[in-house]
Amino acid sequence: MIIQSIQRALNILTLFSPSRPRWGITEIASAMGLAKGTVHNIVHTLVQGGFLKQDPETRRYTLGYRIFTLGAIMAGTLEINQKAAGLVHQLARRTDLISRIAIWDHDAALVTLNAAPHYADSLSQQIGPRVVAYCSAIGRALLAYLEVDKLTAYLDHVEMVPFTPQTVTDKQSLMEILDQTRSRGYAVNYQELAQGRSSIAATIFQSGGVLAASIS
Amino acid sequence: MIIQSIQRALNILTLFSPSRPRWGITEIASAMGLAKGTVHNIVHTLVQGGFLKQDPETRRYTLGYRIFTLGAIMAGTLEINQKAAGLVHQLARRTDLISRIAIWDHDAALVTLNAAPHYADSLSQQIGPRVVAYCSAIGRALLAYLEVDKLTAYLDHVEMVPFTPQTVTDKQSLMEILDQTRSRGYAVNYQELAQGRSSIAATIFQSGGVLAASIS
DNA sequence: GAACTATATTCCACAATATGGAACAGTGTC
DNA sequence: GACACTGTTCCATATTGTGGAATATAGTTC
Repeated sequence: MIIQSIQRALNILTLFSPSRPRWGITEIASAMGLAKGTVHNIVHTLVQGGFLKQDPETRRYTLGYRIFTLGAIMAGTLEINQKAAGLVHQLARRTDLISRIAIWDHDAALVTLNAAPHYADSLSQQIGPRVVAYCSAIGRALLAYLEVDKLTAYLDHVEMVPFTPQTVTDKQSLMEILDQTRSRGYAVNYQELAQGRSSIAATIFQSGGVLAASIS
Repeated sequence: MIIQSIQRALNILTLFSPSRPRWGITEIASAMGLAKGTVHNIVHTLVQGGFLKQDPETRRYTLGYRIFTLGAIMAGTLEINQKAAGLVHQLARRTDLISRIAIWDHDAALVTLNAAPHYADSLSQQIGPRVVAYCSAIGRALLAYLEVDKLTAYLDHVEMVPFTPQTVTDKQSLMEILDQTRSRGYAVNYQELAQGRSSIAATIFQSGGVLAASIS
């Protein structure tokens, strides 16, 4: 049994994104198709719990610090991060390129760890985002070894939109690319996500040969 | 009006900590004083939303990836992180010491950014934790310029336990230390949190002179 | 391998609880 | 100074969540 009010609360939390980090009650209400009173109750509860925070000036709401601490706990709990952290940073320094770790999460590659060669820009901005799987190396390294039913489910409802002229957008070609990836041993993306930016990635397996993560 | 079921869901989420990252239904039920059925409904909803995740083997629950992505959004949204990231990393490299940024959150210093001089250990483990305020430099730099009512509220219910023989544990002395901090311009911690580890920290202000964060 | 203990999960009648419309109260704007 | 926009409070209503008991499933012990 799914509890309505909790589901609504979670949906409200997921409205917040880097491009839209601030929401008012009325905005949330219209986005969710709910009455203002209802939304106010939910939001008020989330504020009490520290999951949202109201800006006293604009009276609009932002994600609260509790989300931050939970996210950090999560990142620390992730086994792959604990084990890979040192190596990813070494790799970034030696190659003078960005290196990342990602796992498979709901039809996308979720970046859990990121290392820039020279502390160039804010690291914190770079972890967390979900990268499209079909045209990134880090995503393809995951897709190539995904369980069959998950892969077919993904292919069934994914919409392959092009980001550059090079982006592969038909499923037949993607399947061939995944075959090549497996025989080659690593995944490639040549300017398919952004002009002038390419990447390679390898798959990381758990003991027992099951897919764990990928590294780019 | 606080919505009971949502509040319960949030409380369940905050049970998860680095020391206890895995919980079963029965454990949660007894920790919260609720019936198993009730807890199961709440947890099931949280799983549906991606906020929790069930380990198919042990059947116990862990924080879900959605928490992670929201936490990352939060970290990226934090103004102080965006502005301080480059400087914190420079500082760490030049001094060959760890440098951190923290903000005040519910009676503790919440570390929002962390830079190690040589990518020594996992960064991800280091952001997120809430550091005790009264005996850390990063916490004292915040306490020294906290609004008076918040400070008195903090002093009223804080329990000052010693971590080392050097830890200052009485409020009178802490007040003097905060006075010194203000006149000196930076906060100090000499082995009060752990033997052999000391730190200094400065306060960061917003335009207008209000407390924003601290840097150690 | 059977009996037991532990767990998670399902079920359902009941009433406590969240809902959302409408009224109210603040802010800022023209 | 009036208006248009916010967030907030209120309350009667029935929808919704609750939690005890029953069941299923895994793990452990003898």
